[in-house]
Amino acid sequence: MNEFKKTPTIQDVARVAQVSSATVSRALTSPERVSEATRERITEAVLSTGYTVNQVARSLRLRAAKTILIAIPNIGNPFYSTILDAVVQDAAERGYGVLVANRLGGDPTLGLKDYFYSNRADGLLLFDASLDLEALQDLPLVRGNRPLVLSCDDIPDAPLDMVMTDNREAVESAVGYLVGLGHTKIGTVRSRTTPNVLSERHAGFEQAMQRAGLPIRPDWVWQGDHAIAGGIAAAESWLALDERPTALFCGNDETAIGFISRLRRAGVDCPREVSVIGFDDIAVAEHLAPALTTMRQPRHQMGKVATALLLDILEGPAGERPPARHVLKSELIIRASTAAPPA
Amino acid sequence: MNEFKKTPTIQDVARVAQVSSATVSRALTSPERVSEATRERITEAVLSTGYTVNQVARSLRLRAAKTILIAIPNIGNPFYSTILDAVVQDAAERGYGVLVANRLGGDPTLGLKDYFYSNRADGLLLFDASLDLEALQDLPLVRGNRPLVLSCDDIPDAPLDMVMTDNREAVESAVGYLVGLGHTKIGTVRSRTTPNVLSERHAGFEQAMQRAGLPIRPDWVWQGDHAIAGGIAAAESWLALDERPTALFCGNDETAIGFISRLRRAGVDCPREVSVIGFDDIAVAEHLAPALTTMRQPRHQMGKVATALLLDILEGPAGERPPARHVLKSELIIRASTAAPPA
DNA sequence: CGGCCGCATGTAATCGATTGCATCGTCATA
DNA sequence: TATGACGATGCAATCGATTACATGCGGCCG
Repeated sequence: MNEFKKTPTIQDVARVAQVSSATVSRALTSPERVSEATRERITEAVLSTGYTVNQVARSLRLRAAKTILIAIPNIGNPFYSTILDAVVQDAAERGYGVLVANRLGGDPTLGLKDYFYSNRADGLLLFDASLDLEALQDLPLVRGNRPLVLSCDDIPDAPLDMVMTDNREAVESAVGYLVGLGHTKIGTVRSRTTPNVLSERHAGFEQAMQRAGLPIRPDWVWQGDHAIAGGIAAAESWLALDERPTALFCGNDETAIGFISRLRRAGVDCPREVSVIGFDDIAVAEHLAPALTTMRQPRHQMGKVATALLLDILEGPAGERPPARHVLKSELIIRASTAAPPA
Repeated sequence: MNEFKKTPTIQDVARVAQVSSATVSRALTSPERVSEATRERITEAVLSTGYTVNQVARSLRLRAAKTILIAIPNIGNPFYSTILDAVVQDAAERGYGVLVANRLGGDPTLGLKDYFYSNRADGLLLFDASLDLEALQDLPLVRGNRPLVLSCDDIPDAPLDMVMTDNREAVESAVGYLVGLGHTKIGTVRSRTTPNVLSERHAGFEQAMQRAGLPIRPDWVWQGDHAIAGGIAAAESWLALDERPTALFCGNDETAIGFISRLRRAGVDCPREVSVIGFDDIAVAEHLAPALTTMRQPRHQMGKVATALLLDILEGPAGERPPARHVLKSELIIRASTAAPPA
């Protein structure tokens, strides 16, 4: 272990200011409890020593780390990094640091990781719906009764605090839009789900199709990976079909980008030959050719609302409390990647 | 402050296993120092109590937070989020948590923020070249002699540990490629810099132009913002010119995307009327229309190398050490957004 | 058989900040 | 002048884990 010039402690400040450390502590946290003269001496001593509070010692004493943990399936995805952006910003404003856990879902060493993160954070912001929620209940972080706010995916009957978007309605409205354009042959690249998370998005798709009296053809349903690769794979499968859907609903924008790109390379034009609709409205969606029709997710707002909720719980009164459930509205953004089906 | 079911401590485990807390601690950190029988009793007690180590208390005692801080200018940008991805992954593997600080650069409350972050992290990974380095020297984090690894931008003579890419050569090679295509009228959308960071990228551009015997026209140099908006603004300015450059070097891919998109909307074709080259090779670059020619930055590797360097310093022997300087190679990725100039 | 060694374990100090309680001095009031 | 109140400050315990040092025990060797 390296040896550093040791940082000044509150004792050092106390010595310089010729008071006890208790007085220094009070001067820093509740100045009105200290006489003006002493306060000035202490301020001066703080500056001359270059003292900064040791957060670790403070956390130990106060039993609050002033840190939250955010679990994200994939930071590299702009969808999540925008959320993270908002979370870090708002948490910092309220004096909290943000620890990032990436790709916890599906990690067989989850137990270890959890051991690793436990007791470092006061609460958990869970954006990773690929985490197995039953396993989650067993984790020290959760069993330690630390507040947990779940986001990004809905678990209908779980008594948890949640912030999400109106996934089901969003998908229904996206598919409804395709139907309205005249499409009857509609496929989808769905997002991955875990056994215990019945995706609202799947349900929304099925519901919209049913309502329109359209069949769901298994060979028109692809499994995506929330990344460009999944869209490419779906496109290759699409190209190999005898009878092809004329419109495709994609689980996120990356998938749509991969799909459209691969078709273009094969000489198939979007939207003339196939309409594609994405989900999220990432920054580049508007600037693609064709510009991507998509369901905008209020990502920034999700981050803000989830952070505010978690910190309010952390700083609020103890005791039972009905779980909060915020539902944010998605918005259909119509651009150039969708059109009427070919004649 | 909320009141939670308190997590079991090492004392609780000791009581259940009928040993002292010292023995429990030893059993957990150096099992060979404890007899087999006791070790088993302790393991059992750990499981039955659901004990997990309190990292805060541990950090206080060991004077190591097992946490690093990463300062990033903009998490929302895929360039940085990919780096963050790698950093979080590798740090976790070596037992370190990652705290994220976003947009510290240009923040007038930097001092406060620093006060806030000081003593929570063992070291700093600085990817934010927009931070004022002189001010940085005054920060407790740095003065406390915590290791600092600078990345993403070069400060030629600073005695700091650095990980960067061959920025100057990369830009030279990008511009050289445009020259090779026959372009003589070349403009640029440069990235922002701070007064004390002489951007190697600027230098590379100037050098390449000089070498080719081409003038740098001030009205062909735009200031970007590392985002799509900057590219759009540059495009609007470009459209208004009487004499236009036929090729443009952009400081990053987002800028190029905004530029190309805005021109397309104005009916100007890339690359037929103007060639555009980006920088970074973000994931979508390949899937745009036209696919973007760009200088690929080894982002993932940058994150890995910087993390490894910082952690090696943290865990290595104390004492003076010549600063490390890693330079990673960029790679020109030729795609469809560049072509010979119009006749 | 005595002394010494080494293993297993316990005791208590330590890391740095916070805070309940004790103390001291000052001032106002009876 | 005595007494009580109050403001300012110090003392010392506390948070939970680690570890140097002390202790006790069994076994081995001379």
